[in-house]
Amino acid sequence: MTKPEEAPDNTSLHFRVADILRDKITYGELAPRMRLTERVLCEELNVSRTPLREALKTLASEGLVELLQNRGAMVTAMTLADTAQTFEVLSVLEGLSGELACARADEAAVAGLRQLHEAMGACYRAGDREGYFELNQTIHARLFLLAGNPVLLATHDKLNLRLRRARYFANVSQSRWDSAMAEHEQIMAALEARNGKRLRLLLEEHIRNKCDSVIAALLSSGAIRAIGSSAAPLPAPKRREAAGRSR
Amino acid sequence: MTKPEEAPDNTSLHFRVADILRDKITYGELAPRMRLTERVLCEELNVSRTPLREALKTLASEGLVELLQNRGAMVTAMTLADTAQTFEVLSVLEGLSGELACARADEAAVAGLRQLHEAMGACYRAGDREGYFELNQTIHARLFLLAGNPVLLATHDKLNLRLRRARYFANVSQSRWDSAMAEHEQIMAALEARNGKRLRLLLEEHIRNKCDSVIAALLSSGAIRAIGSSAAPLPAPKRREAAGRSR
DNA sequence: TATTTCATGGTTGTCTCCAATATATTCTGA
DNA sequence: TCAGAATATATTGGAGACAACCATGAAATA
Repeated sequence: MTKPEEAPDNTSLHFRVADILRDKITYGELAPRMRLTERVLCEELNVSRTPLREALKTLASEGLVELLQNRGAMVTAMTLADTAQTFEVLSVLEGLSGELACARADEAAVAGLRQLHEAMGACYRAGDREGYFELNQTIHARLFLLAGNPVLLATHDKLNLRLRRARYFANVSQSRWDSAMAEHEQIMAALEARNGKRLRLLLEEHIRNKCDSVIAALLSSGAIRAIGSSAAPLPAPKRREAAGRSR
Repeated sequence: MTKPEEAPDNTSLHFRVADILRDKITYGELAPRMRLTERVLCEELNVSRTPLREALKTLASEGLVELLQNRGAMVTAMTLADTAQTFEVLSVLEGLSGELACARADEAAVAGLRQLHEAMGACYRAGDREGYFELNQTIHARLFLLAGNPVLLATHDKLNLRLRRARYFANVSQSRWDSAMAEHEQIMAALEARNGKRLRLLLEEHIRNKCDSVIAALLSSGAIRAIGSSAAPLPAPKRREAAGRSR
């Protein structure tokens, strides 16, 4: 009865399946290190094996699942090391986006960002975490758009996807929120001053700080293993009584 | 029944098929904008549709082919804009690899790089383009390894894959070769001095210069369309709306 | 000439086989 | 009792047939 999200887009099925699985992984419905068996997913999503397998291949090349030889797929483990390393790469991408945006954005675009920034400041002062988070995402995404480099955008999006999981589990502290807001003030100022080099450094530092805070939050919440050790046992195979399998 | 490449690796077939197609795209056997029909490829590679389709999905998410709605796959066009944008991203990744390697590589590794560098210098003085190219690749790859960030390495490799095509078609000028060698001298010096910031800047500049020379070579050889214009049979499909936020 | 209709080839999705492999279970011998 | 071998079972990998759908271009019509 559960069609794949009831989305009769003209997009192909394997694409929609990949989308659904991406979300399930991001929001923890498919937990890290969980084994994905084709038959179960097929029944759950109500699709046949072919598009499902194609979707899994896509997700594998995106780094969201790992393909095991003759053992199917497993949701990629979210290790501390991996998170930190992804942030490390992300920081230079973010820096580049700032520098390029500085050089390429027109005045109207900068003014638009200022507006978003002010709105975000209002959320901050009102203690509206939800709204702040949303606008924060929008601002960073807008910078990547203004950078005018689709390759940069795509690269960032793909890496960011893997961090969405971590960000979803992490709840940043109040003190980090304070300093993040302050950093955004400086970021806006650098952009308006068209100081590309400075904006780049600010953004890199901003992401590094965000990395630290996310990792701290993950560690304290216990949502992540401190070290990427694979001491995690695979989920015990659920006892399945094959009804009436005559032989 | 002949296997595709008589390579009975323990890797799955879709993986090997993706590898083969990657190479064919890199070396122009499958030209940019060429339509890929499943039936033809199946016969050519002597595989069935299942692994082929899975491989195509993988290549699509790597940006080497584009999937068209109900019209199969097409080798991604190699436009000037795309090449320049990819180099733009690559330069900051390369810079990051240098900075990290500076901080994390031990003395033995640096000495090893010095050896490679000297060997490359010998090739340069001997006019051995082939050997130079090979060692140059090795040195840059080694830097990424020493950076100790697998995410960075994977991201770089994926982007670099798309440029291998351009590099293959481009033949750099002698003057560019001269300055590239000089830049490598500085790069080695900065690494040995453990000057991470400087190494980062040098590498970024190095890649920017390489970009300019590759593009110049491509333009003069006529192997690439000057502008990403689609005077080609198919309509340009990738156009992201600027302001509209959704997703 | 412009528009509509229609035939065709290719892709997409589903299904059914079968082989190869990994995992679980039972059996055997010390 | 327990380790290791042998067997059984489940799952993935791959091949191929089939139907449905879509894009495209040619033919027919106004």
